[in-house]
Amino acid sequence: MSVPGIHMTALESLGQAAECLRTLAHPHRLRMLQMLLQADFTVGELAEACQIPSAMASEHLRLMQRCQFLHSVKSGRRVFYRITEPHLANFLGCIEARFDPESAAVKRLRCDPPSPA
Amino acid sequence: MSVPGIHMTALESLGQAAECLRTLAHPHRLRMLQMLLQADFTVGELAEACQIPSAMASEHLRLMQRCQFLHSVKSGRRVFYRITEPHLANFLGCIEARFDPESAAVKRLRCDPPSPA
DNA sequence: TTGACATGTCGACACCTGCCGATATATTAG
DNA sequence: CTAATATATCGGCAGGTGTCGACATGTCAA
Repeated sequence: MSVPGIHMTALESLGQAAECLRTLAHPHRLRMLQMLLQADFTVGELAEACQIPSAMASEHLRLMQRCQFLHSVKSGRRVFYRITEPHLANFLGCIEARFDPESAAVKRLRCDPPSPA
Repeated sequence: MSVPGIHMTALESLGQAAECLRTLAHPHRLRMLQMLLQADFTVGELAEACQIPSAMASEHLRLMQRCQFLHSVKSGRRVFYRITEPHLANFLGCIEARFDPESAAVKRLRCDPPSPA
């Protein structure tokens, strides 16, 4: 069951991780999180950016709230969502590094300016 | 649809990312990948570590092979699996940082030795 | 050859999830 | 007040996934 010299995270913790990953694993939810990492948005704005009806965006946001990724703030008849899970920035960074190399390159430039020629 | 000043990865790329995340989102598969990042293992070894029958482990490994995470090498009547996707180390690192803080702390020590007191 | 072992594959089942339509609630405008 | 807007929720349906049992394949030992 256990292997000498090999570190294994507890299956229970991996189960929690899997639950969060399943919640991440949807293109519309990934786009919403990517946007929310840059600013706060309403349900309608997120829905339009994903080209889906607001009702469906609301469902996705509810799922992500259940995983403690987000919380919501009412403002008049609109509801703004905001990221609460600090590790999401790292995760999205990894995802961009693999699936959006251009964006990752831009981010790298901001952190590590190229040595002058 | 697009918001000024906000970067959005193409939905198509996010769809590919979601597919890979769904493949990651299983405790047994996460454990297999965590082990395979440290050494090569056979189906039987991975199955025993996850406490599941070999047939089921084989299924999980097939899924991960379909996503180009792994490839297999036959050796006699056994089959060794090995990681091929280089970004997996970063992903697992993020997951450990969030869900296995102890392991992440150990890794940090190896990279950033504490300043001598 | 026969038997044991390691792995892979197939069919079936229960379960979960995404999506859609319809509806409910709350808030603002007129 | 009424009407329109923004969001949330519910029921149901189609599709995908995890798991299991059974079986097939290939390899080594005797």
